[in-house]
Amino acid sequence: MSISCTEKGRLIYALVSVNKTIAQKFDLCTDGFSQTRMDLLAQLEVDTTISQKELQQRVNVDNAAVTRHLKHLETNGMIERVRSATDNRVILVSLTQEGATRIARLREQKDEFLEQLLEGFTADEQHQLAQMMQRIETNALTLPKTTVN
Amino acid sequence: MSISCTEKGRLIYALVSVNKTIAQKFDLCTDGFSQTRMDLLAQLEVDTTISQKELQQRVNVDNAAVTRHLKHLETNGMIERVRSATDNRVILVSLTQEGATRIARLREQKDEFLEQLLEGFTADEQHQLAQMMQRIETNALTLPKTTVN
DNA sequence: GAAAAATCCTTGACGTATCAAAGATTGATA
DNA sequence: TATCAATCTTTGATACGTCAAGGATTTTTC
Repeated sequence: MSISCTEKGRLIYALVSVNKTIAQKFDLCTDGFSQTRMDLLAQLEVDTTISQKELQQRVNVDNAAVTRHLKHLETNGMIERVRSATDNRVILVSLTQEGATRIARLREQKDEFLEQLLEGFTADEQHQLAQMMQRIETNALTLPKTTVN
Repeated sequence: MSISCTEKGRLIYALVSVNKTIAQKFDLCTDGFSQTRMDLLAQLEVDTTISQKELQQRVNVDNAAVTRHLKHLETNGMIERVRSATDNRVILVSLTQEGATRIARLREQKDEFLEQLLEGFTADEQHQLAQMMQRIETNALTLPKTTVN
């Protein structure tokens, strides 16, 4: 995504680049929890007990990845997994005590981090940016027809 | 990066999300070339012969990854690698004929794709967006002091 | 009610990124 | 010039993501 001859190309590249920078910096303040792992825990903070499928959809990561993350989080005592009583296919996930306190602290740090990324942005600017992101996303989603051949 | 209780947090999440969408869509139109692989080739389109180190810095990916990508591209006949005559440590990389024609076509497709992402953006809006990205990047880079303990 | 389809989770194969350590070569220093 | 430090590349270990295939359990459908 680095070289592009058009103005717009450069702009999108800037966007991608910012994203990479954010991700890298972010990883420095998460105590060894990857972003995805944090997302999973954070979701469980909101809805205390949900299925893996639900989690997968909310975090927007492949099923396989979710299974592996949850297994890891389970052996580390952050979450518990039990089969649903009503449907034996599904596994219900919930935070352990330790997981709960851990994610609460992590989320605060993350929020603080995110706040600082937009340091100096007025409410108006934030609004504009949000809309632009929305427009780009829409463009991207309505675009597959343009896919090569 | 999905859950966050603050306004700014949500906004950054939108940014990350857009990025993911872009990456996914983009991969649909690159003939099996990963983005990084394309970036490497595109760089060689600009400067016909540069060292791996140079490439690594421009594409902003780990050394190890560059080595592996280039090896792959070499066995596929897209590039050539020769040791520098003046410094035996460095390996100079250049496009083959096939690589050149291939990347030229791919880059066109990519540019077209990028153009479409910003469909409907006025020059003014693009400028604003560019500046915002710059500001966020600056915030991110000047921030590590805030890193948790 | 039994066969077929759908759903949820897991596993395996694979691509790619990172870091850390090691090889090879060059440059600097004493 | 012999040694030590720096530089470039490679390799190995590890992490994470995807897709595809498989097992177990519903649900549908006839």
